[in-house]
Amino acid sequence: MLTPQRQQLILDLLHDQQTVKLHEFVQATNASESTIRRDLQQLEEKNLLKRVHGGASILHQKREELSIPEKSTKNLQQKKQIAMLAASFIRDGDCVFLDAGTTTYEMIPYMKDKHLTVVTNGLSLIDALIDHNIEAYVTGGFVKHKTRALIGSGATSGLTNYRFDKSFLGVNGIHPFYGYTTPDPEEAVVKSTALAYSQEAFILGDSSKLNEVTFSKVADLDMAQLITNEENEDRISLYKEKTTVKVVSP
Amino acid sequence: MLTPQRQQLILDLLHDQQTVKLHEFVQATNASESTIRRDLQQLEEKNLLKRVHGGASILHQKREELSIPEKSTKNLQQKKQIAMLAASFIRDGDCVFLDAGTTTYEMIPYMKDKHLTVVTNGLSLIDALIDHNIEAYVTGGFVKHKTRALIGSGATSGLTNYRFDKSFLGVNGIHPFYGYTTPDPEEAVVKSTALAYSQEAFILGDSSKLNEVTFSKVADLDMAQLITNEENEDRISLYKEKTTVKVVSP
DNA sequence: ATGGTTTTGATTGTTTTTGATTGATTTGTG
DNA sequence: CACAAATCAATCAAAAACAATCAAAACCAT
Repeated sequence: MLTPQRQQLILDLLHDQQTVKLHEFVQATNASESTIRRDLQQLEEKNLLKRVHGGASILHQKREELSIPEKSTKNLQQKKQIAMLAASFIRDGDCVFLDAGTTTYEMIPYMKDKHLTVVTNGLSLIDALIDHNIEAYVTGGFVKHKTRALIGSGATSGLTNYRFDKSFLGVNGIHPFYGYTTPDPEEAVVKSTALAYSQEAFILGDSSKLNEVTFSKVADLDMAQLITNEENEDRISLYKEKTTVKVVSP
Repeated sequence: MLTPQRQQLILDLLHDQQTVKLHEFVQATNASESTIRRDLQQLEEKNLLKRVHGGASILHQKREELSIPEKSTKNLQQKKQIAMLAASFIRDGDCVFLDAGTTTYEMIPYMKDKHLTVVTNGLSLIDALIDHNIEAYVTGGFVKHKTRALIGSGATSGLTNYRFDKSFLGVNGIHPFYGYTTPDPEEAVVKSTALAYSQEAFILGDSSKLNEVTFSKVADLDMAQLITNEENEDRISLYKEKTTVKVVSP
């Protein structure tokens, strides 16, 4: 395994798990302890991670993660499955809006080589988009510290410069009667604006978001298709009555 | 197999796999190790790939370049001095535009505790702004891969949402007759727009930029004050005739 | 064909990377 | 606080990969 590949694997692992033990790196890469140590040393010099006793941890670029209590690997795995399914709807040449959020972030690796134009209000997504050689546009707006999402009038007015074939949004609440909701009203406005400018809209929400309601309404159920990992037919039948529901293959 | 064909195959393989071992190239092309090495050498010179020990990888390690501005320390020291002087003109409560660039980046540490509102088109500046607890707004626009600056119509139209007390811009060329210039026309438009929306504008340019001219005009000399580290009176007297010049204390 | 040029592949000695080993440092636990 | 276990940095030799060199093969124009 070549050095860049190994180091990328290290960074990927770190991104998934926040902190990773040295031994886990060894196992994942089939390299020796010494080699991993040397890699970590180099990557730390490049400011791409932070070494800690026993392994390494991500640099605290993603404040989002800090505020949210430790996500389990299982949860991430769910997100990735949803992300992969979501990305499969994207066609070559599409103009796409990607909402700020971890699930939309996970879509990016599945989007390369599609010659897309992507607009986003998630600053955390930009590096990944650039790395995957995807043309990226930013909405503009106020930088919300906690999540590095762009919100406010600057974001909505920035959105009006564009029209989307598809938009992919994350929300915190999905409910049969109250529709899609999210806690921050400013974010809700951005999401619903993006939705309004899209031919097709997709809401990405793992099963924990179902039947939840939060403060600000984004849209009614039927305004967007729902992509989820909930397999329990009883829990999604109500949604299927009102909108198209895509479920990750189990 | 002809050389161009072989080299194309190398590039194709690389594009598919991100990183490829030398031996894999040998196998795929039926050429000798030496030949492949020579090919890789040539392709690297043409900036089409990056050689690594054991093979080659595509060049997309943009992030490392960006995260660490690996300028010479002396150069950095100059920038910091200019940045400090520039920041000293900022008053509590100001609304400020910060251009993308390394010098403006260096201003940020000197800006905290001033209760400012900052608008920027430099994605690299945002983390630093957040870290220093400064309210940050982003213009929006197209993400220029190399510098992570936001440019294009999205950036200029985003700018029109705001009015600035002061704006701080970097340029590549400063000339007594041709004024302020920068290589990328798209960037020049953003800069001059920001300038137009500011009560006061400051151009930050170390001595290496003086008497230089690049492709796209940003503004005439008298449209902004000049902040530089050039101490040689002969070299700056011409500028002083046309605009206000601030020189870092030696 | 023939002389000259370019490309190729093998060989050389040199450099880089790697993994094991060492003793030092840190961490957790009683 | 002290001890044991784990982790660390530093060092070294082996292995892999490297650049440089050179002769043979392929190519080219005459």
